[in-house]
This record gives sequence, structure tokens and C-alpha cells, in this order.
Amino acid sequence: MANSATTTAAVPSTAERILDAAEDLFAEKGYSATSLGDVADRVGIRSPSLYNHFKNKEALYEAVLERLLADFSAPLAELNGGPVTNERVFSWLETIVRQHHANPNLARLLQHAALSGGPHTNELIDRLFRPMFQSDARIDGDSITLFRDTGLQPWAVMAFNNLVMSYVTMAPMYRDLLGQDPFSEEALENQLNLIKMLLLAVFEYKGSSPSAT
Amino acid sequence: MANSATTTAAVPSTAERILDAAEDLFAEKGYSATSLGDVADRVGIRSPSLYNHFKNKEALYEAVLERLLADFSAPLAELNGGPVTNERVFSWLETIVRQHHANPNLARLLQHAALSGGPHTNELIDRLFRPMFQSDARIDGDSITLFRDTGLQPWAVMAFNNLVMSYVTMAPMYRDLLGQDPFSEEALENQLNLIKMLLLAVFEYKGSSPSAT
DNA sequence: AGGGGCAATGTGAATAATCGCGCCTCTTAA
DNA sequence: TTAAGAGGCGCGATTATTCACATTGCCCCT
Repeated sequence: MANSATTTAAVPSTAERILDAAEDLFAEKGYSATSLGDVADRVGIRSPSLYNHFKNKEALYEAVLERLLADFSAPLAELNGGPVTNERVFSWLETIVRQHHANPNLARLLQHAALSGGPHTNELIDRLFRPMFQSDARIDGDSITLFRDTGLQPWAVMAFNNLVMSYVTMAPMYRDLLGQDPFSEEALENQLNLIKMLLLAVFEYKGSSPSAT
Repeated sequence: MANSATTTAAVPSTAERILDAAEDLFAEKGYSATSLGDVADRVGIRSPSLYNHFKNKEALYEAVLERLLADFSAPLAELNGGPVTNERVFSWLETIVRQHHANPNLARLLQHAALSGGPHTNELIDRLFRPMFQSDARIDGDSITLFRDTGLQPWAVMAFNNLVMSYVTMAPMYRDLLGQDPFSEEALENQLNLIKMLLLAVFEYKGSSPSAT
């Protein structure tokens, strides 16, 4: 079977190993603070060799983003593919929680982009979040009386998104603070239960909005 | 001569102007990505002059942290000064929301520290969050049945904290996404209402936990 | 009153390290 | 043989930091 067709799929190619290393480093330090030397070191090559695979630093960053976006856009597209019911919101939230838990790098990268900018930040926003508010993907129906009349809907959606993402971006702090690995299986279940309960509480909340100022 | 030195009531000293500039830049770009040249440029002096006021870059960063912590530790200390009732939790949350709204730099700095580390990160955690879980500052009483038996209490507290902080760290993204200034007065009221309603929903939620069934 | 120190605060120049990046050569496998 | 990939080398820019100076205002001694 040593055919000379293509041997790229079986063993991770150098380009893929560069992408892996760059993704981790960009997520940790942000775009500008990440040096190509660091990336090359982690791959085990010299930094000039990176230019055999990517045009320059920005192209590498772009490739990292592209790969991440391909994975993370799917659940939202699927949610937008049908009516937004409570169960579908539940399952959407559970999916993205598990996704961010399995790979925290997109959330971290996004947080860096929100704080410091960097290349392709606008594209990042457009492809990850804009579809939430442009299509019919608004939480509607008879179940949510909480946000209907106060104009909080987009903010509420973003709040739940923040809940998921900040869990990941703050994870190193939690490790120290609570003495538990935030990416363990039990921590994932904890996080899922907490978010589910919050969402349930919101769904079932029938009280009046706090008009007191 | 082209100096816009309209000296108001209190003339900020050079050291204070350096602190102001450094705080903004550290919050935006993080510790390592902020250059002393940038800081000096914003103050209007040359970078070697910074060394007349601070020993080195790390000492400057430390001074920035110290000034921020002095402001932001007060509400938590006050909450810990008495029994943790619902109303006191409400008012604590409102206070920190308003504080982060008035000065978003601590949240941004903290997010950078959580992502990339940097000097004094552990001290930052200790002084801002550790007191929440070391003293009696746990949400107790008969009102919160939601988290009592599932061991989620610390995670729930941090979740609300994240809600507040990620609003700030994600603000630039919101500006683009929702077409509204996240730091306007109305946006502040929105954010306050949303968090209050979430907290209320949690307080009044009487359903069974999903894992208990 | 006058001037000699002196600390505080600014500056430009210089240094060593690191950065992104491109040119060129060598190795290796089909 | 050939071409892709890895590495050596170095350029130019930027970094934090130090140093030698210039300038200012203030205290003290005569």
C-alpha cells in the first residue's frame, strides 16, 4: 500500500502541525504577542521553514481562523435551519458548550480579538455572531415572557453566549481558584447543569420585570 | 506651546498621567504586547523618562494593578462585612456592574491575565476572587434551592461574575454587532435589568435540578 | 542677596535582545 | 534527477533598559 498517491491524510502533515501549534499560541497570547519563533519551536522546525507552508504570519493566522470557524459554525447554522423552540435552544447551548470544552481555542482567540483587535476581527464577528441576529434565530414563542417586552433579547442571547465563552477564557483562573480542572468531565457536567438550570429558570420565570429603579 | 494644558482643578502629576495611559494600554493589549514607547507617546514624553517615575515595566504594571484593586475590592469587602442576604447580593451585583461600566479596564486586564498569564496574576486572583470563597460569603438561606444540593455554588457565583466582566471584555464586539454603544446610559440600564432578572429567576426558581430526576 | 549644591525630571544616544521576513543552500525521498 | 522542505544567515525594525547629559526649582551657607 505504499502507493504514491498522497500520504498527507494519514500522518499529520507539517502544515497541519504548524496550524495546531499556531492555534494554541494565538489563543494563548493573541496575534501580535505570538512570535513565529514560538510556533516553529513548538513544531520542532526553524521559523524560516514556516514560509514554505504559509505566505506570512497573517496568512497563518487566517488559516487558523478558517479551520476553527469551519468547526464552530455548524451548530448555529443548524439552529437557524428550523424553528427556534426551547428544546432546540437547549440542544444548541449544549452543543456549543461541549464544543468549547473540547477545543477552547476559538473562545480564547475571539476574546483576544475583542480586546485588542487584530486582523480579520470583523470577519470573525460576522461569521460567528451576526447570523444570530440577522435571520429568524430569535427566541420566540409563548415560553419566554422574560425578555419580550424589555428589548433585551439580543443582549440576553449574548449573555448566554458569554456565559459559555467566559467559562473557557477564565478557565486558568478557575483552576487556581476552585482547585478543580475546568476541563475535566465532571466540570463539564457541572457547567452544563448550571447553564441548563439558568436557561430553565429564565424559561419558567413568570415574575414581573423589576420596574424599581 | 502647542500644549493643550488646560489645567483643571486638580493637575495630574506626570506619574498619574503615566498610570492613566498605561492602564488603558495594558487593558487593551495586555502586558507583553504593550510597549513603553506607546505609553510614553500617549503621555507626551520619551520612553526613558518613564524610568524617573517607575523602576521598570513590571513595576509600572504593578502600580496600575494596585490602583485598580484599591477601587474594586471595596464592594466585596463590604459584602463580606455582613450576612449575605438576597438584597445584599442584589446591591453587590449592581455595584460591581456600575463599577465595571465606569471603568472597564480591570475586567479587560483580568481577562488578559487569565488568557496569557503575566506578572502578578496569582496576586490578582487572590485579592479579587479568593475572598468570595474563603469567608462566609456564600449565598445561603432559604431562598436559593437551585444550587444548594448540586455543588454548583462557587461555579454559580463565578458565572454571575463572568456575566458582568464579559460584558465589558466583549464590548467592542457588541458595538459592531448590535449597533449600540455598550457604555451608554441606556445600555447600562439594560445590562442591570438583565442581570437582575437572571438573579431573580434563580432566586425564585423552584424546579428540580435536571440531574436529580 | 547671591551662589553653590542637589534632587527631580526631562532628553537623545547607545546596547543587547528579539521580532518578522526573505535569500540562499543543503538534505532527502520518489 | 528533481523538487519540496528544512535550515543557515542576515537585514531592518522594535523592544526594554541604561547612560550621559541638560534644565529646573528649592534649600542652605555665607
